[in-house]
Amino acid sequence: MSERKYWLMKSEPYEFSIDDLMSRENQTTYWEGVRNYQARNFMRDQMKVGDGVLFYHSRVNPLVIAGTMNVASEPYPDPSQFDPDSKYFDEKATEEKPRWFLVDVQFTQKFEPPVTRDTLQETPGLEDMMVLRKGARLSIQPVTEQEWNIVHELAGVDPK
DNA sequence: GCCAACGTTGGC
DNA sequence: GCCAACGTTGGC
Repeated sequence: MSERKYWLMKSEPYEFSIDDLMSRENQTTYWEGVRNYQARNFMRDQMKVGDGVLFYHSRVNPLVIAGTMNVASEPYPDPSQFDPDSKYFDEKATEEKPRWFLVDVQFTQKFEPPVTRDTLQETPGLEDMMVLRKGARLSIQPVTEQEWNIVHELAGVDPK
């Protein structure tokens, strides 16, 4: 019985938002397009089914945590790396030696209203949150259980 | 839309 | 294997 871990995953909502996730079949999607090794390694090596994920909307105003998801699959190769028509195509990746991995994620809850970055920044206990650090570009980040709980308090809902 | 910070690439 | 050049990210 392994301990549940917590994560934050970023998406530009005009590309893929929490509403898009909610409208998918089973409210589940594959988190395609990660092309950063550190972020890939988190998905490939550390994520477990059932882990909690904060859904962060980046490059938009206001910047928010829009809600939460659960890791819903084991890691597997990102199909888009093999697809020449995909913007995520990687000519150096092969089916035998895939370079990029992903997991499925399933919608858990939407924060109404969402928790803004401004709120996160002024909340005690979140000082070390990676997403708040200047220049933090990593699109998948670990979150502590304490941070997970505080964010849910700010959202006014119970953690699930 | 700008641009600083960051990650990756590739010549040497 | 260093590091300059380049491309990308993401807050503002």
